Amino acid sequence: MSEKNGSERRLTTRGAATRRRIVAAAADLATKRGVGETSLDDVMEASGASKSQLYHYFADKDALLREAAALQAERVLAAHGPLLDALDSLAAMRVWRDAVLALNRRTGCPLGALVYQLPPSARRARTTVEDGLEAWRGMIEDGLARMQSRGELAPDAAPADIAFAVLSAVQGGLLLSRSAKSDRPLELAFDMALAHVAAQVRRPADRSLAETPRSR
Amino acid sequence: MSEKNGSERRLTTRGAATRRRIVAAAADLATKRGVGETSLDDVMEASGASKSQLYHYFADKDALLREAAALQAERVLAAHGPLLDALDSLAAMRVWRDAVLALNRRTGCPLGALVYQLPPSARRARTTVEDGLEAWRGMIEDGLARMQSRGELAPDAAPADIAFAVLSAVQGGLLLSRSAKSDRPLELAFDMALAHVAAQVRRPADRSLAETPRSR
DNA sequence: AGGAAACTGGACTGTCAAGTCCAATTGATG
DNA sequence: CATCAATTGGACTTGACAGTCCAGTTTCCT
Repeated sequence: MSEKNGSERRLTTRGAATRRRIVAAAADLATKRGVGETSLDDVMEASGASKSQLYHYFADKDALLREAAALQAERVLAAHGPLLDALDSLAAMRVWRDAVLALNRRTGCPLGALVYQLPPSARRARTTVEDGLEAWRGMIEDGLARMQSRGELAPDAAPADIAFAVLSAVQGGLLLSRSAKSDRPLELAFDMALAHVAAQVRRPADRSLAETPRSR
Repeated sequence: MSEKNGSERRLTTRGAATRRRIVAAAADLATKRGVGETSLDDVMEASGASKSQLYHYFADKDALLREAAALQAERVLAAHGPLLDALDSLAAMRVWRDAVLALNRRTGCPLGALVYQLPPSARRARTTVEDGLEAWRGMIEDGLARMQSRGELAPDAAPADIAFAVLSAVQGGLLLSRSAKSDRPLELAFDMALAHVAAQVRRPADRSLAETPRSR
C-alpha cells in the first residue's frame, strides 16, 4: 500500500507548506464552486502548484478530497468551537445563534454541502465529513450537558437528543437559506431550536423569555 | 431562440413517451448517484434512448437537468401533498411525521440534495428546485393556517414562519440521517418541529400531549 | 398515396480532466 | 563536498463526456 497520507516519510518545511496550500485551495474551491466543479487543474491554478506536486503529495484526487474535507471540518469546528465551549446557558446559546446568523452568507453549510456533494467513490472523505458533523453535534451536546449540570436544564432532558435536533435545525436552516437566498429560514429554524431548549429549562423566568424569540 | 421546452411544436404519443422515459431516467440517476455522477451516456443506457433522441427533445444537458429537477419536485410534492392537504390538527401532523419517517431511506431529501448538487451553470434547474421547496413550505403553511382558522393554533401564531422552521427541521433531519445512516436525527428533528407547533396550540390538553413526543 | 415532419441509430469531433513519466533542481545530511 | 531524497516543471497518455451530424425510419396530415 503506498503511503502519501500523514505518515509521509520526510517532509521539508517548504514541502509541508506546498501541501497545505494545495489542500487549502481544494477546500476553498470545493466550498465555493462545489466538489463536482473543482478539477485538479483548478486546484493547480489556485494553489500555484504543478501536476507533479499534486501527485507527489496525494495518491489521487480522492485522497486530496479527503484532506480538503478534513480541513473544511476543522474550519467549521474552529468557527463554532469557542462559542460552543462557552455554551452553558440560554444566553450563551443566543450568542451562538447571533454568531451563526452573522456568519451566514446564504451559501449553505460548507460541511453539510459535502454530505450531498461528495461522490460515492470518495468513501474516506465521506467518513471524514460524518465525523466532523458528529463532532459538531458532540460539542452541542457537551454544552447542553453543562447547562444540565448547572441545573439549568431539566434533569430528565437528553442532551444528546436535543443536540441532534438543534444541529438538524441549523443544517436545514442553512440549506433553505441558500435556496431562498434569505436569512429568514435559518433565523426561524434556529429560534425554534432555541425554544426547544428553553422548553426544557428549569427557571420559568428565563424560559418565558426564550419561548417567543421572534427576532425584533 | 430554439424551442425544445414544453412548447415543442408537435409531439407524437410515442415521442412524448420517449421524452418522459428520458426525464424519468435522468431524475432517477440524479437521485441515486448524484447530479455530478450522472452522464448523458448513463441516461441513454437507463432510458434505452440514443444520443440523437436526447438532443431531439432537449437543447442540452442543462435543459434535461431542469426537467429532471421539476419531476423530482413533483414527486416529492405528490408524496407529501395528500398528507399536507389533510393537515388541520396536531394529530394530522403526527400522521405526516410517521409517513415521512417511514419514507426515509437514509439517503437524504432528493429535492434538498439538488440545492447543493446542481452546478451553478444550471440556473433554471436551480430555480425549479427553489420553487419546489417553496411550494412544499407553502403546503405546510396552508395546513397550519387551517389549524389556525379551526381555532387550534393561537391567533397570533405565524403559519408562514412556522412552516419555514418545520421544513428546516425536516431538511436538516434528512441530511443528518443520511450522514449518520440512522433514522434518529430525522426523528428527533421532526419531534422538535411537532413540539414547536404544539407550543402554539390553544387547547392545553392536546399541547401537553405533544410537548413530550419522545418516540416510544 | 405521398410529402412533410417527427423520430431514431450511431458514428464522429473536440474538449477537458485524471493520472503518468522523466528530467531537472533544491535541500538535507553525513 | 558528495550523495541521496525531497521537490518541482511540464509534456504526454488515456479515457470520458457533451455535443454534432447525417442518414434512415416511422408517423402524421391532407
